[in-house]
Amino acid sequence: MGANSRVTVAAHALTWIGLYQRRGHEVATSEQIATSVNTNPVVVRRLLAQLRKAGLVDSRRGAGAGWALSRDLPTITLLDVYEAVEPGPIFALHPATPDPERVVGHGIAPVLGVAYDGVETALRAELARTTLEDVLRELLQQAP
Amino acid sequence: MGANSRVTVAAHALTWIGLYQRRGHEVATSEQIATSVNTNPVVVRRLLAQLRKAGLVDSRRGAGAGWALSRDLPTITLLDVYEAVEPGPIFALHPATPDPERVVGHGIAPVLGVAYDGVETALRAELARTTLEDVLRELLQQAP
DNA sequence: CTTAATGTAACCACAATAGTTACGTCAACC
DNA sequence: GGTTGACGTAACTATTGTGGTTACATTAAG
Repeated sequence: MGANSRVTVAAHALTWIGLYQRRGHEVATSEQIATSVNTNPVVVRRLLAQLRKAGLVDSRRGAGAGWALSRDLPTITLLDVYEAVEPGPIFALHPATPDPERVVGHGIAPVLGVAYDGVETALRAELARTTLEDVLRELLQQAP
Repeated sequence: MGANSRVTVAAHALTWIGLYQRRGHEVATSEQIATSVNTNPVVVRRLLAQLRKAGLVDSRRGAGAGWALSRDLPTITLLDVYEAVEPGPIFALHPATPDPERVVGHGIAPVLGVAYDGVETALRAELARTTLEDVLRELLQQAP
């Protein structure tokens, strides 16, 4: 599986923690989250560590440890998740710098870069439209 | 380099062919294009083969062979290139199907799928705004 | 028939992703 | 203060995608 399911898993984990806390629990363990996501606890911990760097979750150690949200679900958008978890841009420029002697080889990278920036901007704006509260609400409506 | 520079290389190749034809030549060889892109001719041929399937270029074989545009630069957008060259969606859902017994595990995939569809739509709309004629015009302005 | 280029297969190198095991570290709680 | 449960992380494997390279059959113009 070589696709980037990190946004999916991260959003899943955060939503799960949010619902779990809303039901009265203080923290959720990576074990519980991994069971819901159907993956390994270490994978969850690695991902949550990135989300912690972004200030979305906090972790406690020791006995009774686990993960808690740092921000409420309505204030977290898919863009926040995306930025926390996805490192690079979607489109890359050339693997090797093209021949600068030619007109096309010389000038095409900056021109495409501008277009790619526009795409990234549009993508971010669209991701920012959905909060994790939206996600939770819709999935609770869907399976009551 | 594990990034998807295929759109970049494909757009580069098409623009190069367009300019070359505009200067009076009938076809461009993968060798020439590869020199401008600074890569291997086989890489160019593999990519142009995909663009041919999408109806953007045609190839001739035999002596004096090479590649020619099937459509003019003003009618080719970055979206056409993207669709011809990029196979899957940007965001993937879960690697393994999540635990359907839990509320979150059961319903989150469709909910995120809707959001991802919106992102793809926005991305496509943005890519469609730039034609290869735009690209050529801007890069000719930039390095006259 | 020569020749120049496409059309592909096959292989290698490299990086990203996900999964897994293992173990050190921490802090609550009896 | 030791036990314990969970985090924090390193290390390794397997799989996949991407790009580069070599090699060679195929094609059609001249």
